[in-house]
Amino acid sequence: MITMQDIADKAGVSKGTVSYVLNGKQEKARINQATCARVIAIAESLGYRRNAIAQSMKTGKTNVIGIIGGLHNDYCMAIIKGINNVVSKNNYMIKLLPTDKIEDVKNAARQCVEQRLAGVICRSLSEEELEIIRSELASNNMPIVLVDNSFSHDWCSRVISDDFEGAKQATEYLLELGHRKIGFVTNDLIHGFSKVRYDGYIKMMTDWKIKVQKDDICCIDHGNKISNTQQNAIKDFLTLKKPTAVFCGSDPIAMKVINVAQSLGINIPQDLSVIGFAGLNYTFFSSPTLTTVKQPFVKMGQKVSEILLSEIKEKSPAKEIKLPVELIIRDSTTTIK
Amino acid sequence: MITMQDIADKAGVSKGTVSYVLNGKQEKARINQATCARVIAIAESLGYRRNAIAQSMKTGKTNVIGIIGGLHNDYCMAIIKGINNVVSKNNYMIKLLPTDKIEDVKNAARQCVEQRLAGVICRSLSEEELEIIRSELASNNMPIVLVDNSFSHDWCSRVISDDFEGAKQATEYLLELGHRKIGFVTNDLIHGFSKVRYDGYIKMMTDWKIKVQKDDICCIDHGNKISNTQQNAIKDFLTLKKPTAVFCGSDPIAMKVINVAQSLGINIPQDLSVIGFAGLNYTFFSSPTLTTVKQPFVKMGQKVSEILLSEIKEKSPAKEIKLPVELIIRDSTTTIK
DNA sequence: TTGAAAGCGATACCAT
DNA sequence: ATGGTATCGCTTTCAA
Repeated sequence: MITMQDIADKAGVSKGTVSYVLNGKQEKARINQATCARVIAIAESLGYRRNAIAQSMKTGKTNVIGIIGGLHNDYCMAIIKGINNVVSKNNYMIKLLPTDKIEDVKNAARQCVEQRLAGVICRSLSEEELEIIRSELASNNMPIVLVDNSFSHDWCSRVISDDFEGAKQATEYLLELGHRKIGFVTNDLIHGFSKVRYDGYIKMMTDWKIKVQKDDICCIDHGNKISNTQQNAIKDFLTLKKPTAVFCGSDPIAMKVINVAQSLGINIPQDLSVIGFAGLNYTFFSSPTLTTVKQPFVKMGQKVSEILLSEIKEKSPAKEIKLPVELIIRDSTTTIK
Repeated sequence: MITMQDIADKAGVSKGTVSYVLNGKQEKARINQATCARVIAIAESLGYRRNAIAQSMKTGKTNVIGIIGGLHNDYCMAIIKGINNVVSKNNYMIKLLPTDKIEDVKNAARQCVEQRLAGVICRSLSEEELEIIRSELASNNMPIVLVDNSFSHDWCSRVISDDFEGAKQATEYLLELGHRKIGFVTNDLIHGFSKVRYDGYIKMMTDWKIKVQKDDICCIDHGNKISNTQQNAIKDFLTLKKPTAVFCGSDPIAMKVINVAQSLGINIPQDLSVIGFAGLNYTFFSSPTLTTVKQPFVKMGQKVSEILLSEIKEKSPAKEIKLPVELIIRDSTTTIK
């Protein structure tokens, strides 16, 4: 493999000179034009490729960003895409540190330090997982930012979508369509974003002076793998409560509701309007196409990496960014008949 | 940041000794137990983290695998997950080199070399893109493997799913259900995997002595962004040809067919059976749930990384691996009435 | 305008 | 059983 020394030898200059030229610092070192051109030409002809490792070793920096988080969710690709948009423009690269178990997180944290990453983006981690990262990286003051994490912290910036607003919009849209018996289907009423969406729903219902009873809410136990239980929960909810509309805590849940409803002979949207949350690709070509609250995953990835890059340059106080969501109206909702 | 020298100083030994101990080579260097324990304890108490960059610099190797390819497809996450399963167990890491334009590919190829990656996995690249990678990496004899690439090459291994067999199975299943007017809907009859799936369909139809007319095939122009055109193409196809079943070249296409059919008042599966291809997550909770040919994306990722890791150890002749697919029977297909 | 050389942190060989 | 040291490829300061 060709080194700068090889080029230097062939060009009859020192490797220091080669370094300056190849890093575009001829000005600073005032290397003359001819030498410059010769070095570049030789590097080219030799097929020289900089050894990024040696460079990092010397400078003590890498241009690599770590992304820590699970690979389950359908939307994580979109976030990563957003991250890549920004970091690749700034000549940074992405190292994936996928995590499933808590062990993976510990390992990932250690890897970040060993690899001397420039910074780390944590995606949808639990409090416990995040604490592992923090304690490992803090001592090496490696910047950390959060995206799509449901908890905020004062020691690091976070980018999320404005789910509360989105839930309000979705609920209001149903109300404007004339619906009053509006159910909420979720898999978790207590934690994270599900809770925020629930809160938005409650807020809007309350604003419109609609009483929400306990049985207007259908909480399907997502942890439970026996999906029949979920189906039955939805079935009972639809048949007993007979809502004219349901706002769902996520797109997959909305799809399930539609599925169960149709099997019950309930027509969507004539008999039942359904709204999802996330705006995943497939909601566009499901049957019927799904009205949903679209989260700006790509933008979230972009924004969070912009923040990270700026923190790599210089430490700054933690920011909290809520990106707006958008209600996408499609065929799963209509006015009450 | 703590270095081996720091540990050595504190332990009153040389950094060479520390290196041996921390790399578990005490045996080889015959370091005595006490020294060993002391060094480890000090490293621990100082919170030492190996500098992987320096290590790579010295050894000339990295334990990083590059993944080159677009981030569009819904299934690429699954492939990456499979890759990670295997490489993380072997203490390798993943660097993502997402590519959109041809420029990205050139850049990615260069990055692979500059970063001295241990090897590269190319995902669903075009011939042109792959050639760029090859020409850049060949001179540095960096191993390359292909996954989900529609072209095979004698200079590198490739892992794909057995789409021909899958298409045959899907078609045969429809035939066994009693269907004879079986259409094929695709977005490309000429290239890549779409062509293979088409071939499988034709093969099975021919085996069963069913004549396939030109108008049994509906090719929706995927390149065309005006999705109305696609919808209309499907609509015309369904109304004019009146198939009792359609086998689709992909899951999204199948979803669209179902959508158009339902808007035409055609009931799925009573009036029309539909089969997709890929087995994406959402086909499980669409309405109706979709019968589809499931490709083993995770396994493909695992297999391809196993091959890559073995090639990193020692160069071996190119292999071609076709992983079996599985027909998943769900609610979008039924016997002909 | 350029060369020489120190040094980044770890590895591994050669002495002792 | 351990210390000393050359080395990996590059960056950057200091001299010339």
